[in-house]
Amino acid sequence: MKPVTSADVAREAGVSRATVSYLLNNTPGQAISDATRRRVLDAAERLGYTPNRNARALRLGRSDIVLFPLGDAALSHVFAHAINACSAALNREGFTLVSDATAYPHPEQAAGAWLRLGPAAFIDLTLPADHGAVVRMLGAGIARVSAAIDVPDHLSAMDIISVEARRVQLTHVIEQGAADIVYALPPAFAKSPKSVLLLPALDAVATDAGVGLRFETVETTPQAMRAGAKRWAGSGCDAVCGYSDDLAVPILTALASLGVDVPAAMMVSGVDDIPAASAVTPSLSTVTWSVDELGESLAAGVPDAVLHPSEPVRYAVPELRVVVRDSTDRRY
Amino acid sequence: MKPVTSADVAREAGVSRATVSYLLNNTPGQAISDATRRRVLDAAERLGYTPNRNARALRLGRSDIVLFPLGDAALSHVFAHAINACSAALNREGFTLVSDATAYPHPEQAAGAWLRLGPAAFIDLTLPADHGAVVRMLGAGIARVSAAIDVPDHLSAMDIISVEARRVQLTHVIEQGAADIVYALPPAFAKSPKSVLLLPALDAVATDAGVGLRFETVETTPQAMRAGAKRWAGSGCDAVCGYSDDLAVPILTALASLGVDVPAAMMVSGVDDIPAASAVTPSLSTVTWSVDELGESLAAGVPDAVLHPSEPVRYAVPELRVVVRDSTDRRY
DNA sequence: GGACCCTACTTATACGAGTAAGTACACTAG
DNA sequence: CTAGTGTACTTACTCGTATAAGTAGGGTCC
Repeated sequence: MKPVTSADVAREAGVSRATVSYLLNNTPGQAISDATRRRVLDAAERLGYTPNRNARALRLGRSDIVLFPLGDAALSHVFAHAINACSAALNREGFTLVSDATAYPHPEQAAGAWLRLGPAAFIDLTLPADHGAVVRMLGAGIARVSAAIDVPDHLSAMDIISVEARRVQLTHVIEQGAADIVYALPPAFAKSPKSVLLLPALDAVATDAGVGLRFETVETTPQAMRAGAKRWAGSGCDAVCGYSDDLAVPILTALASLGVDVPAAMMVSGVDDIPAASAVTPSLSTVTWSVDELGESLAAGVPDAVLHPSEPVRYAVPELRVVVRDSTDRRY
Repeated sequence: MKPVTSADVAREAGVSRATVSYLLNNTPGQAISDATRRRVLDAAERLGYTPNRNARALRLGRSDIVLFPLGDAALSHVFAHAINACSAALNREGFTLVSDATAYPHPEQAAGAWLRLGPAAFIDLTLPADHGAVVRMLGAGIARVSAAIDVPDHLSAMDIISVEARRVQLTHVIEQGAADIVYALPPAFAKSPKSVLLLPALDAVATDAGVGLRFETVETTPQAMRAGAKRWAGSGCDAVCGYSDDLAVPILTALASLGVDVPAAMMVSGVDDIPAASAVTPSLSTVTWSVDELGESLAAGVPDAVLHPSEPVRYAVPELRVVVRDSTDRRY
């Protein structure tokens, strides 16, 4: 059962291979009669012809692969779904998404691996603009699809969005009446370069609103969570924001075990909207974005970018949304 | 900056293209002098030659793409990480992992999409053996890498593992002394074909052990969780197993809000080991498998499978592991 | 009635690799 | 001295596609 080639279709339809190719690709400037068109399309259909992607890529000098470097965003719950949505959307356009979560020790290694893959385009969301691989890929004519937001050189769009999500989160609890807030961070965060961006940004929000804010790093064990919760409850603070739902849900349970009333005595919020967030008692307020919208949005720019690799193509980043649930709802 | 081809290397080294190709591919039965070998390798290195994957794939009739159909397993937390591990492992071997989480309405559509992709191999974990796409891919000479476990025709290996995980989960709470157990299922599960496999399997475990077991479907809202928890606590049951951690964590919080002592009065366990599981109060016992091991294991079989597509290649499924935490530990 | 253009194609080449088959030379066996 | 056997290559073709350049026939224009 050899695969069907365009030559087979041409023979079946009684035309040359060129005609088949022109027809199926809708090449502009080619005149093809209706009768021939029908014969060819018919033959293609009957034989079940699908173009060989490798031959096509070889000829065109570019593949139909779209690269999505994930960086450490791969760990996030929203992200996994967005990738799936993006992949499906790209499939519909005839592209193939290859996402790469490999942690390359050196940018040069990433560049090597990605150039070898030879994608038609790459999605720039988790890469700093001055990443060596970005420069080399652009140099190799690989189209970039990047977020429609301004990003400082040494940061990625994801970094910016990530900070923005926490700003939205903090703003929400302040609007709900919090006046003395603890922001809980996971241990891994302390070493992350993002911290230099996040902490001042949140401080600014708190200062503008005239509320108290302090940061605390919490180990992800029940003991550490309970110790933290006890401290916070005793210190008169009235809201705790978790860096993510993975932190906020444990905090919620620690507070419950101490008999602290959430949200009356202490509000809690997270970021990511993990599945458990909507079902825990009390349900957890969080910040998220539409994963489908994100996936579609990422995919939407790709066809244009591939056709005109030199022109920058940007995708809209879906708006961050507060999901208000019981844990920050004082009417609860 | 045109990409470097093997012709460039040949010219630089002063030999023919064929020599370069034979040399770089270690083609058996070809004699090449040490002097030439060094000249060619040197030239390749100096020019930074990397073979064009599309040309190679066209010539060989197979790509270096490995397809991983995800099915609904994509939703699982362990899985997302395993994919990343597998992708990294395959990269090291020169393969490219393409995972597809698209929900195809019809098997024929999946088959079409996957054949068009033309992978060298596919990883069979979430596909039922009688899936139309499997048959067509095998027919097209695409190598299958499948789990080293026996699987009935209309089920996937993942289905079996999924049931096994719950069996391990149930066995664990029985060993911990549970005598009257509720098994909580998410609403989506009721419609799933897996239910016909899971329920009898768990019933058998309970009957063998002489303990009581009943199944309950729980909506993923705090209200439903609390209503369920109240019912269970009132009915004298002493353990509740959640179909997954996403269900078990909310159950834990619902029990806490009712003042039910976990694990003393009621044990709780889940499956998946989501990040929050280890940090909630009390920490949640769960069942998981080593994601790195799984990823490596999946990847390990691929090179062999690609070289000998007709011989079946099987990968070892890592053992399921109970992560014993406070929520089932009576000494707690 | 030739120049010119339009339609509807076909012919021929290129993309970059892998590989069967051929060649040229050196060495050995008989 | 010739046939045979390695060694160390090269030549020539192939994979399936896209597309520039060519062609054949009919119609229009002056």
